[in-house]
Amino acid sequence: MPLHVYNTLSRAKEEFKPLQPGRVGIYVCGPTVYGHPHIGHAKSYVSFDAIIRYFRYLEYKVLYVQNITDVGHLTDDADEGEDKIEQRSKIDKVHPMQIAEEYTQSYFEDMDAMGVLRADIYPRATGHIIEQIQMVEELLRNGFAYEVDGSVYFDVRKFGEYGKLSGRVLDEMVAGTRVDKRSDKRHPADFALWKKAEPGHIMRWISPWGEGYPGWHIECSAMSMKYLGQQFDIHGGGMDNQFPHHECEIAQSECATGKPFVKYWLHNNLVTVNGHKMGKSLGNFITLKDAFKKYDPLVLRFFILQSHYRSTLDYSDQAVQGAQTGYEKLINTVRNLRDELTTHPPAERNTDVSSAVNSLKAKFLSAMNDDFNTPQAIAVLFDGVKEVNQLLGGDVKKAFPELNAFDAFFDNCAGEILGILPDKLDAQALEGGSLEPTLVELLLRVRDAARTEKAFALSDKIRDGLSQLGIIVEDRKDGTRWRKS
RNA sequence: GGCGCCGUACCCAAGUGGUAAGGGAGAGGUCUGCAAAACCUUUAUUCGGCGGUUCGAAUCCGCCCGGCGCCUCCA
Repeated sequence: MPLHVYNTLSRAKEEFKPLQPGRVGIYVCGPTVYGHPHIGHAKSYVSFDAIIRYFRYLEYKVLYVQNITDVGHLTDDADEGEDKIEQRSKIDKVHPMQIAEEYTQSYFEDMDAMGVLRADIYPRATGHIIEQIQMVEELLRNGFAYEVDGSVYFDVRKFGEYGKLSGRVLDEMVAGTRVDKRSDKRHPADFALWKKAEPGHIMRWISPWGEGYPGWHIECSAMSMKYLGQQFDIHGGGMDNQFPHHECEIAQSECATGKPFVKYWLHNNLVTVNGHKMGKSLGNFITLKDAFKKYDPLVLRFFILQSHYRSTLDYSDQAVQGAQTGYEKLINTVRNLRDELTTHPPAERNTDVSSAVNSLKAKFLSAMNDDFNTPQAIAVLFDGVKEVNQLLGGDVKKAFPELNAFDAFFDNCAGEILGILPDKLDAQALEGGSLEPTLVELLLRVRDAARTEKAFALSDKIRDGLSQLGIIVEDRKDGTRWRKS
């Protein structure tokens, strides 16, 4: 089955057909950098990372753009609140750009730890003020926007298709919307393209309408089109951005260019904690830095990929711990497999293709082709784990071709595509040049001698002591192995 | 109030017309001095409830119950 993706725009799974053969242009809404990233960010960016990795695995030439929002994102009431970055900067008494810089770095740090590959371009909103102004001018020229006292608003009633992404009807929307009597807007759903900067506002730029700053939605339209063209394949982001953010992006972009904006809209679902949405404003969010204190970042990545990107994911210690145990099982098996292949290399490289592995790989790819069904793909990985462990427990020499094929399978599927294999998996790898491995092995030789003399009290003492230092000792039929926990 | 999503074992979670994946936890067994790891067996006659369509439904339709999301910033 060819790749199918769920398109929010059509509310259906569609076969993926790129605008240009062999190429994929994708834009994913990035973070607003005014705080440390949390588990919710991780779900979004890990999900899209797996998606990007899969496109690359399928040998598409991918151009992946992700914005960094460092201006224009307001708190509270749309278009009436305070800029989030600027608000934070006042609390911390530093320049807004210091806030943006600090949390951008924090974001990259956490994403790197989780094996999220960097996007090709990370445009900053403040670095694209000119492009945004140009787009606002274009919208004014085309009659889709109006200026009031130094601010420019998009006139939603001029765009008949407004609401097509989120399935909203303008007239019905008004009923539930708070209407600010003082607002300059002609229609409550109109949104700011450019805002006049009040005195005291720090982040401000010169524009044809006086000093001001860009609205939140305009940055994504201006920057995505700058790097991906007026039309591109995929736009992704969290479900909570479907409305109003993405709806507004469509309106602005299509009115500015007169062309359909994005072919496929992909939205990941949200993370809940105790059944409730986790959000910055709700104060119930768990930052990644806190989560990393308890769990390996790759365990969290695995936990995220064990549920589908369009499903909600409920975060709980019980659930993550379960994922951790499962993850360790997977990693252990891959480690043992590689260990076996390197310590007892086969006399000759057998290139026979194993049908068992091929069948698993086909299942894996077919799961990924079905709208990136990573939970199902991971289940296939575990089928492989079982088979490998059986082979490792049997006649290893005979199974070598098969084991080789499995090694490649895990490399491709778990490593390259899902990104859940650690960089260094070498069985007993410790920091290079360290005395540690030598010492551990010395201790294990002493322990082995004790075991031969049935001095089990002593041998157990060594094992327990090493265990407390984070070194796991396992006695197997063919000798004692150790690894770091 | 409007729009939408979800409810699968003790927990997490796939499956969306052909007779219940996977992970964790539990139970029994093999191996082992023990432990760990691994392997084998086992754990939902059943998918929130009630009706309907169908040869056949967890999957489609209707109603009801329960939970959540968006409609205001949020990944």
